[in-house]
Amino acid sequence: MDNVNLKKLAKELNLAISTVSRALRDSHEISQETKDRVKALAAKLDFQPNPHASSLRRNKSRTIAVIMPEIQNNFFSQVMNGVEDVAQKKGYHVLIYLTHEDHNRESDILHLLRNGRVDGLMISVSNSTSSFEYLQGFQDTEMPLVFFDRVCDSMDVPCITTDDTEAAFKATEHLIKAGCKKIAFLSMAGNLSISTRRRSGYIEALAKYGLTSDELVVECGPDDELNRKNIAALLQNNTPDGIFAAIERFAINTYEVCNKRGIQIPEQVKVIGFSNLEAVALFDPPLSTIVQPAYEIGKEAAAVLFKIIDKKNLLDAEKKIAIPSRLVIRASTTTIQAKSHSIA
Amino acid sequence: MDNVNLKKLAKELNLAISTVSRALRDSHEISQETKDRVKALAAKLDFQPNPHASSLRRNKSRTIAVIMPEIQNNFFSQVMNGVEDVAQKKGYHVLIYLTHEDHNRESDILHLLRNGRVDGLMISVSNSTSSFEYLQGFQDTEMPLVFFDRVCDSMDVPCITTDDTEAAFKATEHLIKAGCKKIAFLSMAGNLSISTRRRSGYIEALAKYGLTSDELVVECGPDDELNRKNIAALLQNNTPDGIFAAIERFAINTYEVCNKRGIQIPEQVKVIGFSNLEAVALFDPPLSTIVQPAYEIGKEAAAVLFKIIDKKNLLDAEKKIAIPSRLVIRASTTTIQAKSHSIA
DNA sequence: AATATTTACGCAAACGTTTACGAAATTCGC
DNA sequence: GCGAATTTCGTAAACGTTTGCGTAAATATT
Repeated sequence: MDNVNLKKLAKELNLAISTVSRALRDSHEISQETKDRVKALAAKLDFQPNPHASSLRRNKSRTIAVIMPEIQNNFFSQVMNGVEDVAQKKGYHVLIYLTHEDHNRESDILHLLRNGRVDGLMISVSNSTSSFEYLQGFQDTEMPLVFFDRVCDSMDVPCITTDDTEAAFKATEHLIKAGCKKIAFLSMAGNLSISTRRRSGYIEALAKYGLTSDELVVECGPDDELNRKNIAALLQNNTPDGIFAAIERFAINTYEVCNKRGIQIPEQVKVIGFSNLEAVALFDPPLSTIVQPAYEIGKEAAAVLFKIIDKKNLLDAEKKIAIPSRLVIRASTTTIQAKSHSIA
Repeated sequence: MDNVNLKKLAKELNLAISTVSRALRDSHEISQETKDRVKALAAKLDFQPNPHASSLRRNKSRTIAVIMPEIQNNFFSQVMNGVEDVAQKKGYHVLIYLTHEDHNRESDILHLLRNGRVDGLMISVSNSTSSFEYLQGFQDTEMPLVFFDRVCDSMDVPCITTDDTEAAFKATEHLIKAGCKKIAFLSMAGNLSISTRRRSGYIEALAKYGLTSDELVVECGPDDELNRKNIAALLQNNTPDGIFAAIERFAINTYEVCNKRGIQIPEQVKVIGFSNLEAVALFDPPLSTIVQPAYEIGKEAAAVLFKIIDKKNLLDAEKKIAIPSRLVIRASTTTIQAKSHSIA
């Protein structure tokens, strides 16, 4: 059975194609009677306008793209959840692209999206991205663009992030107040703003409490095995009494190493990390975390993107939005280990 | 700056639009010299063909859709990962739609996709889906379609699943061999095939070991609070010594209740559940799981979908693929609790 | 050398929609 | 009841691509 289109409706109703089109879009130029006839038949035949024809003619795709390093991670999947919610309510479709932290893939994807496939896109850049030139080049195309979480500060593009510096400061301060004297920071490799900001918060906190000489930064990456090796070396050589993981994965790696080596958390080393995994409340011991407002970031990023797409004016305050993270204290950073676990 | 299109290239090169189009597609009707000229200019101006015009003309969108209940869950995000990998390699784009277990949303989405926006789609149906009539209606459109994980057996559509019955049998058998006499099964509400199959495995195992009279099924759903209430009542009233959770979420809920009530796992009750969360190895105690081959399911589903799209013949064996799950035993089901945790 | 074949390109019609413009038919102002 | 405004609809040209067909020129065939 062939697809039903405007031509078929028009012939059946003895009307011109344009009349049918207008009737379906509730144009004032069409009488109510005709509208009713058209809509009745359209409903009966379950007519859906061809999106490509429409997009071609109107130069609008009603589609946005989300480009992120991975999806197998609660932070990014929550972001996606927020984006999808907003988009679906607005009648937009969402394309998803995963870079797996590969800037070549990122560049290829951006190239693919240059010619009208999407009305706009949001991106969280890969940590292997050193040069932003292809992003710059992309910006010249006037394509609506929003950064989230992992942003590129040097570009004049709206950014939706969390208050990384403050959150990192608070997390470090929490460790200090819990009695830690030698705090290590597990940083993400690369020089993304998110990394430098979190490190800044760590260093500022050390400075405030006169611990500057105990600065201890270890770079980690996407390779679990390598991370565990580095963390093991860290624990062996520097015997820190506190570890602050910039990324959920690194906190997990720390737990794995401690379990294997029989190092007691929190007695020997306290651990805190950025994480959006609710189940950390069930860890042994429950992991203290900085929880990012991932869903809200997704919603906000989508909202801002749609404002740009709809050519609404963006207030300056809307161009750089930082939604605060939440510090959730659990047994991994408290001296007296609670026996009953809190529910996330 | 306007978008560059075939017309602009043609004018610049003093060629016809059709020649440019053919040159870019490496048609044999075009001389090598002309091809080189065209491609050089196209590269220089960074020409990307307008996808809507192309899709309209060729009646091909190079896009597939993935419809799933949620993304904030390691199983589904791993599936998505697999799908995206395959699609990206094939030069296809991936639209994502989340139903949040709402069959109305599911039905709406299917309606939206009727008219050419995608070349095919894969779906894991929501558990609120009781009638499959809109799925049936969809099938009549000849749209390439693949089910994954949560399938609809009554329809003649390729299904990529895991061996739910066998896996559930093995999990239950494992509990029995670990000494459990009274095993409760936390089932997902609704009557999806996945639910009935997992329950069958549970019941078959009970039967094999003569425990049929101890059958104990509790229905759970997406509401954590309600689940915890039901699980608490189960523990209070029936004092099972083993719990088998059909869904990751229910296992988590079980841990939460046990923690709050001070019920010891595995001493008082052993717990096992379907789960794709690697971090369960860090739980207190580490959770035994049935791990589904989520990434492979995504890859396989995409591969089958593309075969249908490309009108390749599907072997019968490819129409119902069940990739085996993996049973991972940890301390939550072993009598002697290991002090060092295994790494996932 | 005349015909047949191949090579290399242009013309123009699609694909299904939207929309500027024009033209009947109706209503209104007076 | 005549011109003007309004309502209601049709004609046709876009949007950018693909592709069947035609046609010159070049080459091959006899």
